[in-house]
Amino acid sequence: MVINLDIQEIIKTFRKNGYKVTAQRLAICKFILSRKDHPSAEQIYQGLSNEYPTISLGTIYKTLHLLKELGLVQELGFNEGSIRYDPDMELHINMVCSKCGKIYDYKAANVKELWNVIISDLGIKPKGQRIDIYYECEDCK
Amino acid sequence: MVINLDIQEIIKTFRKNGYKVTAQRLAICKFILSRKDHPSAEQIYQGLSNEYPTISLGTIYKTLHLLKELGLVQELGFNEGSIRYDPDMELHINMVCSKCGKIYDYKAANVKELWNVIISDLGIKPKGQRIDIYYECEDCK
DNA sequence: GTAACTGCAAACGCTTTGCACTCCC
DNA sequence: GGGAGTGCAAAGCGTTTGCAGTTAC
Repeated sequence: MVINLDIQEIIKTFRKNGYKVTAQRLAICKFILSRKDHPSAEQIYQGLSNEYPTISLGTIYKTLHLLKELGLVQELGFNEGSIRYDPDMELHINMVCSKCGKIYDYKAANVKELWNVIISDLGIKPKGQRIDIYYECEDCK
Repeated sequence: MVINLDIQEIIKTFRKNGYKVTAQRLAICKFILSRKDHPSAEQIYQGLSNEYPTISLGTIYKTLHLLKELGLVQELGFNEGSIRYDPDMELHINMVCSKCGKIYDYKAANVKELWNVIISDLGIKPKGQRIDIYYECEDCK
């Protein structure tokens, strides 16, 4: 399973928590789910400006914070000051191209196993994790 | 080996690359090496303001960029907009307290082994990596 | 109907830049 | 002595906030 969320589930989560379902919120969610490279707020804004010419960056940030609060996306802060949004909350590796900045998720069966070995050695209960690998992607080679 | 750098080595690296060795640069390096919790630029500034009352944030940022360029520290960007600086360039896990924000390095013999298994499965040559675990530290429990 | 949401613009905080003065080599 | 480095202040940029108008329920 590449994406562990669908729009119906998101709508349910909104309603269950007392948040309204608006066209803008749905558009932002769909956009993040439709892209596999973890867009920034600005990229979401650009990507939606055709369909929603009056949407504002403020709304996008507010929605992203809401999604984070509901546990539907993970924020990935980077050095260049940008924050990227990843809708995949399961354990995975972020493959980050150090040239173009695109990020793809890598999920292999054994990553989870190996990770569990490390965690059990640590003897603590992690609340979350983040694993990045920086490399040069095919397009940038 | 917890810290793989000492001041002498840093001075050599500066000179070798044609950069001058100044009191401010040394103070910043010593400060980062002396702390195990990966301070932010602001924390370095506060920590040095007694010894160097006229030091500026600009100088600290410039020095940190220089250290990064020379491969002496790693920048860790976080969601809250802050960047933290880690002088340990070897493979390790950043243990990040999600409450107080302190970061400690965790190095275990088997982490490197397990990591190598993952890398060889991927079939690519990583330029670097970052592994975070978010948890609640002893002080915050 | 009303409380929550949107869009806009102003404010904010961290980081970068420009420039005159200073100091290492 | 000269060029690199520092300190200061202003500018930059992504993000947050406040508020009047709008919309979901």
